[in-house]
Amino acid sequence: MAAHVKELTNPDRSAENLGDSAYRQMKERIIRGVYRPGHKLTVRAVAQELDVSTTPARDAINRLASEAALVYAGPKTVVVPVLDAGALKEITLIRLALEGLAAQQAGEHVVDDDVEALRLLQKQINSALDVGRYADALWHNKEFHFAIYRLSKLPHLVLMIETLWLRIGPSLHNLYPEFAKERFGVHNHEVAMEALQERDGASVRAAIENDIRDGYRRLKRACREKAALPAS
Amino acid sequence: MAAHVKELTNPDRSAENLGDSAYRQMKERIIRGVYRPGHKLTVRAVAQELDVSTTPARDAINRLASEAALVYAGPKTVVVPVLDAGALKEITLIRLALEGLAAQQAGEHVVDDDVEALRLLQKQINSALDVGRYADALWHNKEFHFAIYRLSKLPHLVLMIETLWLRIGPSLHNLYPEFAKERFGVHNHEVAMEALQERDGASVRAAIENDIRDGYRRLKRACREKAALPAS
DNA sequence: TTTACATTTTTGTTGCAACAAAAATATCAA
DNA sequence: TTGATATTTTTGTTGCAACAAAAATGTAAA
Repeated sequence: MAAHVKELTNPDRSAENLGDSAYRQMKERIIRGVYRPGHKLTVRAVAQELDVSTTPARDAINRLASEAALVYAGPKTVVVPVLDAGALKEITLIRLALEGLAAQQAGEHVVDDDVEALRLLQKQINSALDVGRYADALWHNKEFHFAIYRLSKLPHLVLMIETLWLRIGPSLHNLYPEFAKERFGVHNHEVAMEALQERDGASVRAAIENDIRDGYRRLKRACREKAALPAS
Repeated sequence: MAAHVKELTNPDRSAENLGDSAYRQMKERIIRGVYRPGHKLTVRAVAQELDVSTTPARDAINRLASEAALVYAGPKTVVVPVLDAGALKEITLIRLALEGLAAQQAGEHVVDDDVEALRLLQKQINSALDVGRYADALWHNKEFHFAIYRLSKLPHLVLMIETLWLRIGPSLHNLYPEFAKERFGVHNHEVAMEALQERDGASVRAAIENDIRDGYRRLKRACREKAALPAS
């Protein structure tokens, strides 16, 4: 139950209860794209999958639902969200506001070592794209973004951004690899790193906002081409 | 358990489970300032207070904690948050980003009737201030702000803003009535309404941002004068 | 084949008791 | 009085069974 406060400081997984553990594992699965949009989740199924009783499983599902990482399709049915055009647009607007803020603040706190770490992450993205491991590319892309956002030194902001990524994660994976093949964001990432090097918060924000907008456009196009069909 | 999805549409309270009900009641109490910053909440105490068993009480507390409306003071102790200067500053930054966005979008969807409704709300704020009912003034102030934010037609955004108000609510009430006596925000509210009348989103945003910044300055000053002492 | 209805199964909810761990309290030495 | 230590009490967690409600399935009529 103390997972939230722990996320604000250090991921101390030693004294974690089963509900926290279930929540973390389900979150990981959702972000990794294990469940497709529309997938139905039941308390007993999750309990069996994670080998815990119904109580922690219910805790995890409730918490994910309250964060809108899962949504209600009926009074007794929670599913992985299927984003429609309106919801995608709204989340993008919020992402621009929050991730733009985090990017700008990152420019105020960044040191050279941070930029070096980011260059390493970008290399991992590029390598993954080279060999066609798109799921890995997506994962490293997430790490790159959050490495920047954490530089803002605004932990509450980072957590709020995480919930947004949790909402779009499944739809993102559902559109892969068509979406990733275009080498998304490589240019924007380079610009962001240069701006960070120069401690230019406004330019970091602009680069991240561009990245988000590019992703939004590609996602919308991919949605039109391959209408996101709910998994049975 | 379906409270979240219901909040996105209509407050249909007919088919609501005990966990939702407990969550809603506790939220109301926190916003209304029933509990002071530092107040400790236990599962059994909440259960008794709301006349339900421990399960729904635990649900409500867990959910509020995951939204940071309650925080952990120890592995087994959740308390109403005591905001320090750093947290207040961070939340204000996030509020500026999100409420600024909502205010701007409100300018795109507002109709004349909406402005009329806002004028009524402002009159209620003024009346409450006139007769010294500061808690009521605070409540109507909240209604005024959210009436604007709802005009954005971005329900997810409105919910995220609500969680932010939930975090600062207790500290706000703790500093009353010193804080309210200054007739906060009256001017900013007038400007916001004029801008809405003219469908000028950018100016609505500016007015709301000013209101938030003014509130932040007053809150910080009030904090210095009367150091927020945790209730025993 | 489709639609409407009845039946069966699945599912979330709720309360509770036992347990372990943490917090509060009492005790005592310095 | 203060500080550390031992004791007692409080507290969150976990699993589970019973229940009601919803979802899935089956059935039959058009």
